[in-house]
Amino acid sequence: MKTADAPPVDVFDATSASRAALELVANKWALLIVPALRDGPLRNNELLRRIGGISQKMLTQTLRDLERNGLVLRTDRRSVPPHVEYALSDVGRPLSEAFVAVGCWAEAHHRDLADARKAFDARNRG
Amino acid sequence: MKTADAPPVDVFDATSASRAALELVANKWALLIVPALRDGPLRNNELLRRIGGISQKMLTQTLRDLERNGLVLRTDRRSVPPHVEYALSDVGRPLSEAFVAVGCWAEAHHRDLADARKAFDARNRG
DNA sequence: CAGGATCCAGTGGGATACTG
DNA sequence: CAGTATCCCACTGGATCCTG
Repeated sequence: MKTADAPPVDVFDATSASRAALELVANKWALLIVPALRDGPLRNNELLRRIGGISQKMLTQTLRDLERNGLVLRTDRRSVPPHVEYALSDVGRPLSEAFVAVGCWAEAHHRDLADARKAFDARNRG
Repeated sequence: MKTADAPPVDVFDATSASRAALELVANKWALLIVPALRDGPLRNNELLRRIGGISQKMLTQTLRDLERNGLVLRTDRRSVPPHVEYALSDVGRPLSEAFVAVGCWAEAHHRDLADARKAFDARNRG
């Protein structure tokens, strides 16, 4: 044992189901939507406002994909005006924990990245 | 406090540096390459073999991007035949931990996803 | 071995307009 | 409010060939 217990291996196989699962969530919108739902269900408009830069199209599209694969539960209150809530399922929740960690990493290191980029670009000019 | 201590918020701002950092790593190849390097440095060909389905082009391109932003360190042994090694930096390593967790989630739940998909597709036909 | 260069099909994703 | 539908372009990324 090195650091964690069970290292993933199957995801490295391009034809495996676990690789397909990984590719499903390996995009920036999923990486933002899933953590956004961690503190409780949110409505369409709430997600639109919380996640800066996302379009209605991509929100719906990603949400549908996540719902189809059972990561997100969609609840239609069937009222007027419409009221639809999106919540994490028991399958989606553990993923949100991992994604929150990614978000924290970004918050913690974005300055390091900027510095490295400047150094790299300077090196590759002189 | 709910589950973790510091929830990321800045990543939700489309213009923030942390969002840019997140978008840098929010793609499937980064999500595979970074964890692949967790057990020690690897060479170009070793990565090509380990990560099924990746092309030489995407490997080089993603590696360059990660190197430029300081997540990956490139070491050229300057020998004949060529010998180049890629390793995680101190900035990249914590990210690899989070990404390994994502991989583990995929390994653990890919069957759930397949089941949910079947149910969803059946529901949306009848 | 490690890669750069080029060509090109596929698609991710924005803008806009419409609906129940 | 919570979507759907259409147009359309920029970029992703594979295939192929070439180099030190």
